Amino acid sequence: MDYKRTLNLLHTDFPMRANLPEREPEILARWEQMDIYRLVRERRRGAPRWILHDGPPYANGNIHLGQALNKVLKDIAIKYKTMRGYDCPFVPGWDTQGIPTEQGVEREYGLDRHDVPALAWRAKCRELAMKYVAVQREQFKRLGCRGDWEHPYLTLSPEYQARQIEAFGKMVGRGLIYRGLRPVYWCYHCETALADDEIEYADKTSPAIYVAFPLVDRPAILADLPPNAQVFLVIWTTTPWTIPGNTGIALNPGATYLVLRHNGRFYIVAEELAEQTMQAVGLTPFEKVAEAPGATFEGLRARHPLYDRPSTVVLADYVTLDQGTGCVHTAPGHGLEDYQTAVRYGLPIISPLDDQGRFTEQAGAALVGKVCDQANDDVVRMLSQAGVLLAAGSIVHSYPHCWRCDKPVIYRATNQWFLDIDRLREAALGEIEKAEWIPQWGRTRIAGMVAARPDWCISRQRVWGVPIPAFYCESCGDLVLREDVIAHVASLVAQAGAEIWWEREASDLLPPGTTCACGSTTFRKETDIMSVWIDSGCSHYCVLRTHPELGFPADLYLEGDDQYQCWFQTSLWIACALGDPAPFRTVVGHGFFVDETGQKLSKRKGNIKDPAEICNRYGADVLRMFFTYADFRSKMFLTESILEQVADAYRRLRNTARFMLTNLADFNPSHDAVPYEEMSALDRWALLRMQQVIARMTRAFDAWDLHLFHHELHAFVAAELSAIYLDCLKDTLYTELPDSRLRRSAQTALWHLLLDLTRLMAPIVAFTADEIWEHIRRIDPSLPVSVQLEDWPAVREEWLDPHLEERFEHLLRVRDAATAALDRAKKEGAFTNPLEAHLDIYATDAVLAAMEELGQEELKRFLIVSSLKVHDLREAGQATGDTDLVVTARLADGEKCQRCWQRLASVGEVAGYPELCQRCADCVSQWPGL
RNA sequence: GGGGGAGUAGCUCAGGUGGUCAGAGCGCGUCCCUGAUAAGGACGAGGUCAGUGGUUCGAGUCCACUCUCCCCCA
Repeated sequence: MDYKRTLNLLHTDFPMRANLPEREPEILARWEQMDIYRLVRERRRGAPRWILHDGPPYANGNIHLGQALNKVLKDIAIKYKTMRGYDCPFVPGWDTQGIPTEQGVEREYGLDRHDVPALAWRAKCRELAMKYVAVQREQFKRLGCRGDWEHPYLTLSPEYQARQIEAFGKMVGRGLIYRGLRPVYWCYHCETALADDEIEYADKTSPAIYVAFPLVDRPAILADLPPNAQVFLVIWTTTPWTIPGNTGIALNPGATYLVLRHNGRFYIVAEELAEQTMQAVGLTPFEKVAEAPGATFEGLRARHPLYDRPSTVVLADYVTLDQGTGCVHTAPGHGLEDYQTAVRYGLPIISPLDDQGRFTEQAGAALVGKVCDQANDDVVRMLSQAGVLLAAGSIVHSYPHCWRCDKPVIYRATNQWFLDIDRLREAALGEIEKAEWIPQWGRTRIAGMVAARPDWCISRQRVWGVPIPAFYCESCGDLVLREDVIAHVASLVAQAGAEIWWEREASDLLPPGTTCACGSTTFRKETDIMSVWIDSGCSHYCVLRTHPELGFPADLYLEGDDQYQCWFQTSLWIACALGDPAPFRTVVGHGFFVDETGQKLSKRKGNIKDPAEICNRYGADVLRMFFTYADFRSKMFLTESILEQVADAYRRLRNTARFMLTNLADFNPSHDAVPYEEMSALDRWALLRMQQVIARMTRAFDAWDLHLFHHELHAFVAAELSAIYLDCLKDTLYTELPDSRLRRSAQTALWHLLLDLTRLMAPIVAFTADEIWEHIRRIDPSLPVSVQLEDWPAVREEWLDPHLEERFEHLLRVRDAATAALDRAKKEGAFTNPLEAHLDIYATDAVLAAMEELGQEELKRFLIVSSLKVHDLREAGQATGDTDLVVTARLADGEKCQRCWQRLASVGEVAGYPELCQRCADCVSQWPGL
């Protein structure tokens, strides 16, 4: 006979197969329909605020994996903090202006910015930026991220732009903005200055030449030489085209320099590089004539080999002796260190190039019009003709490239706008000390960067951005840079957007009656715009300070660790420049993904993984779990096998929840729940373990150890619930009468476990947690409509029964010994299914006591066997070695009950039920509805 | 070259103040179950804790150096 009808084999609609790619969009639609963001905010109305300020991603394409990780981590933090009782508004933002969008317009619309008027160009840029805001918004939502997606902040909005201009005005008012001639990275393809953080280093092959600069003055140590002796300083450079900009030669003050004679001429090089240099230029053999420290050469003049002007010997600590000659060609218009040295010595700063990188007339007739680094050969030829070229070769070295067009950049002295970092440095370092940095080394890292960073070049020669609100007098050329004037511009921009700067004449943008000191009333507008890093760096001023639901400072900034150099820093500089404290209390940095070979994922390497594709194959929940699989604070590997592993872990969680849901199908918490005191020891143990797990997982979350959280959760579900507790429960759940105390006790425990597990999962496995929650609500419809409206589980101290825990420590040892014994007996052929086994357990004091206290029937349930007998170890007879626990297994006596499948003595003894044991016979006879 | 990280089983990770600390989960192999079934259970194999020297009675655990890798900067 089939006894299935007399068993509690229940059903759930919760499917085993997740099919997340299809199910998640349905859940999303539900969230949207119930307006989950608003619901959650309302639930926390009046609660303390916790504010995570969204660092704006750049809206110029589909989101990539790093952005997906970033937003999901933010979402996890917000959901966790909300469940912990905080009101967590989340206003997402986008960075929308700047060169990447301009390039996007050229690429996607096939336009050339030189052919399009500024306003039309800006309109195109705006259109493209808005397109990607819309695209990315949907992609972030698809990942399950909760936020005020319909009201994001956008750097291109008039209110944002106006606030940014206002902030600029304040910085001007504080005297922190200046305009100056400085070498900056210049991309002559993009025709713009680039900030340090817009540079990428890549290998480049460059010429490497040795040039002899004839000394005009005579060093003291060579006073004895005949007046007509020819003495040269030997320099080495990889940028011949900067020779026209040479105005000095730098020596290391402490290093020793040698004067070497070859063929009647004298050459000066550093001692450590002498042999190497003379070999390289073929001036052998040579003879040492004299030596002196670099400092003694200071101020001597050499003659520029191409022009009739001097090149002066200067001293600089940065001159190293690991390469070159120890005499460093110094072109102040083409290098930052060179520039700084030049300022110190008063050397001329020459940069004979135009915006397109072509030599101007200042470089002489032979070079004018030629593009700088394509003119290397010309310069080399000229040097050769001048008889000063000693050698020419080539070298592969790391060289700065433009972050957008990937072409090599140059250093070029230009007029730029700067933020005076020196005056802010101390304040910034103080704020860094006060903030919390996760991981901790983030503090050291950013402090080092802040301590060393030079003044910040904030201007760009572009159109798509916020104008630098400055004016110039048309008659005397004086700069008009005043806080009140800027405030006036800001008020105009607030109404009409930054477009007004291009739409109107200067006279319309200035406050009425503005007059220059020279008496003139006609002005022209500055044409530079602000760097996009000013845009995002102002976000705390433009967003946190203005949105009523937000506040300054934010509790958390959370970005990829490249932002130590970028947004974390620019936000801090702007705050300091405005006289504010740091805009963040805590800063969390996360790492990046690498492929199986440890290489960073990048478009160029062609090893990128599209988050959307992962969503389509595995689902957003698997991706979200993957983000917590490894420690996000360092680099993370992304491989197919790891994704598979995470997908397996997901299935385990899902199936365990499904098992619990199934066996709760006939459970009504308000009627059937068993009071804790009356629950079985096994059930109380499960609840005890759950409380411990809650405590540990909460600690992990608070410490940002999300990967520990992940592994803790999974290990608990797999190794304790699934492998032990739920397995032990099956007999009870299936075979006992539906309303039996033992079964209801088990269900009560399952109910608590399922509720807490689902709550714990909610921040990370967001979709599935709510999917489970929906089914939980069928059991208890009084629960809120989404698990997102729930509180984080609190540890029930009263369930942390230390005596119970100690007992189960012993019992788990027994269980380990029992399963091993069962395995041995099974392999010897005693039985195939351990359920049909009999165990003899030999133990001592504490273990014995634990088993006795649990009771025979409960112990049988715990070990999942048909019968067992507990003995004192002394009864074991044969030598037990040094162990205090012996378990043996054999086939149990009696016949197999056809209902519960245990081998029991009572089978065949019960009248009317020849195939059943006593318990099953009783159950069947009382089975409801039979 | 400078600054910041990391290196424990195939994978992802645990291993306060040095002495059962060589662990977990997954994966893998073998077996069981078929009343969680495109599920579930059991057992098993796998690591000289990157390397080399120290300190110590004793070191993944402290010190020095080396190697490899990642990030940022020049």
